[in-house]
Amino acid sequence: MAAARTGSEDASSTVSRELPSTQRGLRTRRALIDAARTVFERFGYLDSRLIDITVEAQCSAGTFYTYFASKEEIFAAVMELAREDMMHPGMPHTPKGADPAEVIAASNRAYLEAYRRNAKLMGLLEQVASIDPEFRVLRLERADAFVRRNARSIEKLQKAGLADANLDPLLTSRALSGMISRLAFGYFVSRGGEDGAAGVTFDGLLDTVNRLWINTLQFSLRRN
Amino acid sequence: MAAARTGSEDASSTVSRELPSTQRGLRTRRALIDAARTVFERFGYLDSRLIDITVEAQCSAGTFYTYFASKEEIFAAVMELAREDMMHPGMPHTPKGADPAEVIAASNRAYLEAYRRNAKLMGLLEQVASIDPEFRVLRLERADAFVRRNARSIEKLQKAGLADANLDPLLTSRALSGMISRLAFGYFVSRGGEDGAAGVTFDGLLDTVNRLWINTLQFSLRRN
Amino acid sequence: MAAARTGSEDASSTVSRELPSTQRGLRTRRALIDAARTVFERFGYLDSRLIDITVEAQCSAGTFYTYFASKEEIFAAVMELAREDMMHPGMPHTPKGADPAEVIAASNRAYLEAYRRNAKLMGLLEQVASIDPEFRVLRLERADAFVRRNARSIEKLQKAGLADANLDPLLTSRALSGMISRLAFGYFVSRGGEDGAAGVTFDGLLDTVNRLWINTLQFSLRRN
Amino acid sequence: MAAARTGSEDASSTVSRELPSTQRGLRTRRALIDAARTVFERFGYLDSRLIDITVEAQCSAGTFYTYFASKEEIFAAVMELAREDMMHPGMPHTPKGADPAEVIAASNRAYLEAYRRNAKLMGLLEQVASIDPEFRVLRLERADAFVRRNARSIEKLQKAGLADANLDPLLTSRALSGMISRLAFGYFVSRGGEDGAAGVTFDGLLDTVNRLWINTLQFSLRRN
DNA sequence: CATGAATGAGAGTTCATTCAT
DNA sequence: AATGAATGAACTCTCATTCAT
Repeated sequence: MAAARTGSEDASSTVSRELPSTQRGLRTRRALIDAARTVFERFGYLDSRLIDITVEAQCSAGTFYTYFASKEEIFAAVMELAREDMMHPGMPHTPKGADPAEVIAASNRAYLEAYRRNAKLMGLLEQVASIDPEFRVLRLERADAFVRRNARSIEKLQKAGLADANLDPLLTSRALSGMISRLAFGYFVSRGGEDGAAGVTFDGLLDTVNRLWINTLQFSLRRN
Repeated sequence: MAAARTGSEDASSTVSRELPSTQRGLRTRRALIDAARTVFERFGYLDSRLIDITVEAQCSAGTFYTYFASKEEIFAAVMELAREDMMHPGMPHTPKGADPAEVIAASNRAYLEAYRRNAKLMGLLEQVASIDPEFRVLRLERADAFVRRNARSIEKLQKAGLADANLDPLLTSRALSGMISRLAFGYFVSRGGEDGAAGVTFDGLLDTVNRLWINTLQFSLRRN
Repeated sequence: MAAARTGSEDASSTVSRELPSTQRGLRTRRALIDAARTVFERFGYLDSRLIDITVEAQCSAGTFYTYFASKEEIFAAVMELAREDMMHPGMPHTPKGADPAEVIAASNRAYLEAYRRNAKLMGLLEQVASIDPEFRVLRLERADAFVRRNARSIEKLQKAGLADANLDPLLTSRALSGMISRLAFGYFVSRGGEDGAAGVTFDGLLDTVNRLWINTLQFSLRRN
Repeated sequence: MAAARTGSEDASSTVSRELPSTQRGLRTRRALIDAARTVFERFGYLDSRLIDITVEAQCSAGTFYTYFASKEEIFAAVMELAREDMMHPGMPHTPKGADPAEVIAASNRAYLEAYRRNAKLMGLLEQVASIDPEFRVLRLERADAFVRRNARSIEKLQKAGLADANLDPLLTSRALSGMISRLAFGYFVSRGGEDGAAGVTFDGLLDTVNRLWINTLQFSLRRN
């Protein structure tokens, strides 16, 4: 007699629902996200219980579900808030005709600094991506965006005769971008992230990275 | 990254206990390890229950504890069995005085082939490392061994005047080794691992890697 | 049947409170009842949440409590609205001295038609009665009213020498009334209720019911 | 990397899994079923919590899941155990050529006695059927089996010239079977079930039922 | 009168681990 | 050495009801 109630309709799960309409609701939602970030960074994703988050946000267990359907969903919200900061650096506003080595140096510095600022979150994303396929995709997409942007820069340098034209721009970008993110992960996440960890300072790290890009792209003939 | 929450009790839990004395015991232990590898590869580490493993090994739940104290311990045993295969490649037995470019090409090929063979396990290790600090250490150690071996090769090339002497061997190795493991992870684990995934063949991947090493080390003056 | 576990607090909870005084209040109350009927018919009583009802009625969760104290109370209100339609048929306005077979036929037709019109609600009442003792009573009372009315008819027929005088009027009415409601439930609720379900049309059903009443009451001597 | 773990495969949920292999397991399973019957009869289906059952069975909460996947599944097991007793009566072993009125009387008595013995369970089934479609089907099947058996008896009587040949055997059986089950439900479940409830004794009830069958089938010409 | 966010008790369920046989 | 039943802590999620705005 009664149409069975099917669970969960559909709704691509990670996508956030509409925001609460009242001021108070907005505040609570924000408190939950902030609390989640704190808790995730403290315990890691897996060991964080929803209750830890609601306690930190000073609301009841049930309130969580007013805003999020699951731990994944609030994690997605946390990452969303952090995305802005991570994505803006790249090849930043450098004057046209600037020395390409300087362009690369500036870009790498911006990347590493952003990574350092969000190191914990990057570690978290790594963990979650290794667990949840949906975030594996998210991480891949972000990485690809970064790779493509760098690939475009490489192509420009090649066309200007400033980089080895034999290199495939996309693959090279993938390799170099992977390298820098790997190094960054190693220094800021795996190791403490303190300056001097593993005997390397931030500037030392940056120098090496720069040299590797330059060597790889082979425009060392004119500059060192 | 995450303040430990689970009491890891006594240390060195990863260290394997002494092997069983009887023939039958040996067989059961081995069946459990094989089953564990199968199950881990099928469900991933987190979603594998001990019961899945014992069912796959065709023994009872209780028997597991005759040989292993926990899921971590059997995972360590699985990785131990697979280590040999992964660690032997590096700079393999090449004749003295060989063309350095060929040495590097052979080494890279060996690495990528080993990675491809053990792709699922590498993905697994990545997952577990992101969860369990003890395996984070394990992974770091293995990676460092690889990095150090490559660093020694780089140093040799520099001393022979075949590579840019300005490069710090260790950091450069770290970068190049990270780059190749990152690419390998990307192709063999994240993406399907099928030849042609993301429009790249195994050989295309290898070529690019080789070229990057060579460019980076700057002995292009003599060779291409 | 079941020792009550839920505290029913104060009695007479089914009794409706006084109606709202304003026009707007009246409209909201009515919207809630209509919404409740819709939702109950869609999901069944148990699976309907108060929130489903308020959403359907386009008002907020809190508003519900302005008019009803609980799910039971609004269900009672829904049933109350439907009662009229269900109770009026019985032995309808037939001219005095009419053929008793025709009287019975008209009564049965009226009953079955009303049942068909309100089939979903009858199924609902069945469900709720099996859950909530208070509605068990309600259903019993309604059934009894129907039984008593039919019993009076039987008695009249007996006194007029038109029905087997050996039959106990009340018990017989209970049996015949039970039979017809059972059949109606079976056809209109359990099975689809579409004409032709289980190979029986509405008129076929009516014929059989009529014949059974007539046979049972044994005034077949005059009529067949 | 990890194949997602899909919940619940399929397995038509009500069907019981294979029985436990050990003696102890068999005992525990049985204890759970007995406890479930007790608890269900005490609180009703809805208000029984799994924990009530395990407490009654003197085992832990987890043990329940060794044997049953849900409340529905154990309820099915309870009903299964009770089915035997309910299904065997019908038109019992009466000598060939016996007075048809006596055959019917014996059958009705057997039915009512079985109903009285299992009254609580029948009420329970009614409740669960009104809630869970799967049990709605179960109840329908059982009722249909009863209806068909009675239909065959009616047909035989018609062929022997002992019953009104104008009646459709199946519909008539449905009506008469429905009537008796309704009455039985009314007396043994809705009302207390104590002899004398609603001013009717068990034998009075039986007499009326018999008379109605006989009247309906119209073989009153020979016997009264 | 209406709103909708907040509450929080309570149920179901999982699974690593133990232990009597 | 093997068995597999028993354990029970821990966690998620629901939803009727309240109440400040």
